[in-house]
Amino acid sequence: MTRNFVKKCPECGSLNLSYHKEKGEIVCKDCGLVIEEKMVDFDQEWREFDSETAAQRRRTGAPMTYTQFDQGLGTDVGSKADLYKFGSKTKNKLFRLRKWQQRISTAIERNLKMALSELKRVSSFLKLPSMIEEEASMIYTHAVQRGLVRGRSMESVVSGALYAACRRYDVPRTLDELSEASGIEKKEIGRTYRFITRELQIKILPSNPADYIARFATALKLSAETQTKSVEIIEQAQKVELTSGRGPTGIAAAALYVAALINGEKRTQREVADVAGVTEVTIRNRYKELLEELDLEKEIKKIKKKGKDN
DNA sequence: AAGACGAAAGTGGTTGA
DNA sequence: TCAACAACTTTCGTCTT
Repeated sequence: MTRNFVKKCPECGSLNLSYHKEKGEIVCKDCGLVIEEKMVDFDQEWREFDSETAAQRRRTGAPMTYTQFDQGLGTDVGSKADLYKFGSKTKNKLFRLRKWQQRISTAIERNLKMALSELKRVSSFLKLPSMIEEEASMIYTHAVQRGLVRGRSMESVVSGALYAACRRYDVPRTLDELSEASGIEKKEIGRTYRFITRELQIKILPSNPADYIARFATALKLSAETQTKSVEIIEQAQKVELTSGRGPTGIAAAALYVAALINGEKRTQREVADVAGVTEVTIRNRYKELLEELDLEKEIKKIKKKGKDN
């Protein structure tokens, strides 16, 4: 069968890799980084665990899935009753496989099985797309392989992985939402999220406030024009560096609030604050900054005047 | 009366010595 | 490891509509 080797070291870019089959490792000869270690299934499919190649493969429609604890590769050999349907040669083979299956049912696999069903539960609660679920499952699997779950609750790592997956695909869910869905404290999710992204070297761009607009606007029943307007506002704000260091949800909320005001679809600060998961005070602060830095005052006044005329 | 505004004190997390 | 610090929250009193 075709072997899928890792092409180069993610740490130093070296092509000088050595491959130890017995240990199930690929080691970079230049910097010593162990790229893959101790796979759950050390049969011929174990190379699938590398994140880069796995991600590529998923895009080209490979049948493998991380949402099943064994990547859908069939460690479930079947019950004894099933075995008698086969001829003796096949039967022997299947008994051997069953034996293997039992032998490699390690704690890791059991953990994965539990964790992935929890992950499914949370992600369906949040109505997340399957891509996210898949990504999160992969992240979790990596985390388990690196032993990052030790000392942490399984649920919190699941939540952290989901949060990371959301961020990666620009489908931001707030920590609050994840917290509500999983029953894990917000700070705990944040902690494990930071931990696993650091340890697994997952690159995540700071989330863009504009990504939140569509969802918030829908929750507030605001028009498409208002959405467009608030995205424009956010873009302007980013140009004058109003956005760096601030919570993206606060900025999104304020921009949406202003945009609604301008388009005559006024929502109270309270309403916007609730859906965005920030306080009115934060909206006010961002709002004030937006008015100061951008030329929005004229527009606001215009609207107010119009309101009086009517 | 409800919403908007702002001051003051408190919280959790990051940073830098 | 600890203190300073920024962002955000909570609370509460005042002003505006």
